[in-house]
Amino acid sequence: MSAWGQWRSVKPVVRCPDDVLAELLDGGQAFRWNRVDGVWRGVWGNYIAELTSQNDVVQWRAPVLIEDRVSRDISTYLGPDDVFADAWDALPHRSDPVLKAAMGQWPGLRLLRQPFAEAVLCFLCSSMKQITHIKQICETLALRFGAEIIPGVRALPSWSTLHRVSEGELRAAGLGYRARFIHGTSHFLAGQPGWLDVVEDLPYPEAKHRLMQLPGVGAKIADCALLFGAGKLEAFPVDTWIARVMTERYRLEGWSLEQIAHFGRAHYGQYAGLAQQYLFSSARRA
DNA sequence: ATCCAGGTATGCA
DNA sequence: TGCATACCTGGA
Repeated sequence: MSAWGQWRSVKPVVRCPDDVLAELLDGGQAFRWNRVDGVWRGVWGNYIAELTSQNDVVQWRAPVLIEDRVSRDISTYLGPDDVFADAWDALPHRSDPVLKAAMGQWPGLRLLRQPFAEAVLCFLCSSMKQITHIKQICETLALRFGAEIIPGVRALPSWSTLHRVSEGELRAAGLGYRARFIHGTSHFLAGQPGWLDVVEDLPYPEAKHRLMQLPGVGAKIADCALLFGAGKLEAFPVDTWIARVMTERYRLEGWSLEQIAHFGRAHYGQYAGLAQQYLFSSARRA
């Protein structure tokens, strides 16, 4: 690894304790963060950074080669406190003891804003997988097909690059049946330049509808990509964890996944996705 | 060893 | 519409 720049606070400020930072970076929103010598090292897009929490304030540093770029965009990725202040306030934690407990457990937890194309790719890799294995697959994809950002560190491959990779090579990267979906999606996107950029800026319902045209993208993966990669905070992904915790804590026995998703958006409101993240984290660490 | 994991697409009542 | 089943692979 080449030389690293100086540590400094993220500006505008990102405030969260060490264990919440760990949950933010390595709790299933993103898959390319790892603890290295006691700090978090991660990659998103063509950015690389290290993060640590000092007195609950997040500090960063980056390789000097790309320091300017990281400096310019890291707060967008992490989501500063002032961006989430309204959402934290607007969530119905005053009237909902379940949400209140989950929010109290993870003070400062927020939603990352990842590159949209990358979020689609990572969550296309995620079905029926545990986080550790999703991370492993992402690492392999970057190593084998990604562009080098600085010596020794590679980005995730773009969709146009993936289009040139055979389904067999994708299978060999450990993707299993997901290889066919990724190959199919790369083919779809290759025929529609700019399609993802348009979808990213659409209102949530329309964006979700369009995303679900991609092979392998159902309601859950579409919601994850929109929540973590497009800033659609009303997206409410319902996976097995959320289904389990919502069923238990809101007495929703017998409800389908789609009904639970509908309940979530109706009950939590326009920032339902943020509430989902608190519930998800509290369930995973219950 | 055997089972199951942050789902989706498909086929049948 | 609504539910069961197959699909790859590796880690517990």
